[in-house]
Amino acid sequence: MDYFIKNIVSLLNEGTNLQENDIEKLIEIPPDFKMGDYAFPCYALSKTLKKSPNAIATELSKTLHAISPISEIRAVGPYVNFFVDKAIFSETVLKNIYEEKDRYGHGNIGIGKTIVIDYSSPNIAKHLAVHHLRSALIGSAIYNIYKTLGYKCVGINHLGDWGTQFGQLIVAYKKWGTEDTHKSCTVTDLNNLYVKFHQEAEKNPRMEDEAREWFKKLEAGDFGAKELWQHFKDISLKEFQKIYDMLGIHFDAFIGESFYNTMIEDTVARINGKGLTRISEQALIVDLEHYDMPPCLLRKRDETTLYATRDIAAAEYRKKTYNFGKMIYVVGSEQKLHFKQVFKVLELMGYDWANRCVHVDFGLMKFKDGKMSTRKGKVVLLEDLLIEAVERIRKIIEEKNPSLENKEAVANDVGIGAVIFADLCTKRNKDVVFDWDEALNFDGETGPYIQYTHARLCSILRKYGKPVTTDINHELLKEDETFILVKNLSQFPMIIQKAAEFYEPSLICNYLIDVCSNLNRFYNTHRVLSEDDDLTKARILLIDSTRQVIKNGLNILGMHAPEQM
RNA sequence: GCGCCCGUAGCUCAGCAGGAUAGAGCAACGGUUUCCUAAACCGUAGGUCAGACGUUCAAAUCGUCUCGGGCGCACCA
Repeated sequence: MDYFIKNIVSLLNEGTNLQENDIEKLIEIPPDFKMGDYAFPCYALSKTLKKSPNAIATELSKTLHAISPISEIRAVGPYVNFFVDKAIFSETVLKNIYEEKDRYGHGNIGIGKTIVIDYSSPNIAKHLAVHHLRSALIGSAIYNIYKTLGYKCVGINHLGDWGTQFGQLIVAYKKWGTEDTHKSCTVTDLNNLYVKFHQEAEKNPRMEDEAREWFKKLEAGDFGAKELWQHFKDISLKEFQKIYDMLGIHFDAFIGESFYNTMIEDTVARINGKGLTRISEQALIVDLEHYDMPPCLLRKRDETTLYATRDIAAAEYRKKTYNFGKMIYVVGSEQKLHFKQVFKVLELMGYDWANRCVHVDFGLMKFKDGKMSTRKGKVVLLEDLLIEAVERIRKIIEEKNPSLENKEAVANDVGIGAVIFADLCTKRNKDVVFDWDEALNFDGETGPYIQYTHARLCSILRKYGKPVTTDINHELLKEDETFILVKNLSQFPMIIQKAAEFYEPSLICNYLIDVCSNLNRFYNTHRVLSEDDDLTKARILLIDSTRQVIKNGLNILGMHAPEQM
């Protein structure tokens, strides 16, 4: 428990007959800092004491005596408000940040625990497009958040490298692939073949049968089919990796769906063995009617397996391989039902870890006039978006800071950062309408705003040129703009924990915006570097602490924090 | 039809394990640079928190219903 809250709780414990735990739960933070730093609402007491909350607050505030680190206790309406000793508070917070440095915000609740995170997971032979962004970024941020808390994280890219579409692709490739495509085939070529297949298949349905045959050959291990499939995969992975590098996204394993082919028979046998299956309309299903869900299909009429089957096999494999404490799937909310079914089947199979599988869903990304679709070629390629973002930032740098060193690197950090921040900033839950101008807006509450604030702080520290010290007079950090910032910085570890608990990176984005606007307000009202040595030293410590918090926060989101821009 | 998600300022969103006066950014208008990066800051204007009922001392927040939008509901992933 927080040192200051602890003191308040023990004060209240003496003044009331409430248990410490109950008091702690009631403590809140007033909406306005002028009211106090912490507040104790008296509504709950008014029932037992049969007095108005206001009267209780007044009486309590008179009985309680402020002792260090609490400086004042005051009744405000139905609340007893507590003011902390600002100097002690700031000393506690700033020293802590100074000592922890890059580790400020880190925790140990995850030590010894493993968490598997499945994110990005694109389909082979298609481009990464903007609608793939969310899974990759949210997953990557959650990975960093949990790592910060001491968890061992395993990031898995569950590539869509199996399924009937590969039969389609083989057919198309054999039919329309030119000499040229065979030699220097790109994802664009593959995607065109895929689109062409669907156009032609509408006129000539026999092609679908051909595709199914090829997929069956592939499943049977046909050499020619397998070679082509591997070729498609290599091409795609190479291109994916380029984009992951641009975004700075890391995976510990690329394990596609095909990997589970050899295990799937055993998985189905195990489900059978538990007596969970039955045949329905010639397909093998797990009936989930008791649980108000449609059945989970394990095997199609033509004997081939499905997505759900492979997901169940994959879950078993991951449990065996990583022995995770928790497994997270960062996949769009349109697959909610699918995961509910898969988790239910795992539970029915008797796995006690089934309830430690979590589907972290997120809202759809679409255009103003409807859904994005690779099949119709209606997408914005991720690469194009990133290149455009960097390009626009490059122009802004030319305009505002032409003498900047490392322009290229900075343009990259800021351009890509803007895209990352924009995507992570809204709660996962909400659908996103893609709009170029919005995705590439750099004013106001954006990535560049955070990074710019950070760069300015670095600039002050550079100008100061001396080592930062915690040996300062903390009495000098008492102005409103200053102390609000100190309090804000103290919340960082708690924000990370909350972000982990709710799988919600946006909490960190919003927190950083808060820190930056508090910093900018401070920056605009107070001069850091001045003739007054003591004051300068004190403010420098605050500047350095803020810089550290912003940097740590940005890194968790997967963004760089350039020192100049 | 059934299920899940969303609805807060003109636009994009915070706030939602009930609590003190509903907050930001963009856009609009007005101001701040002999001074640490103006990619910043300050001010003005802008609200029936979709609507109704209910629970509660207290509801944007919890419950029920209605409306509007999205998604999903057997052989795609």
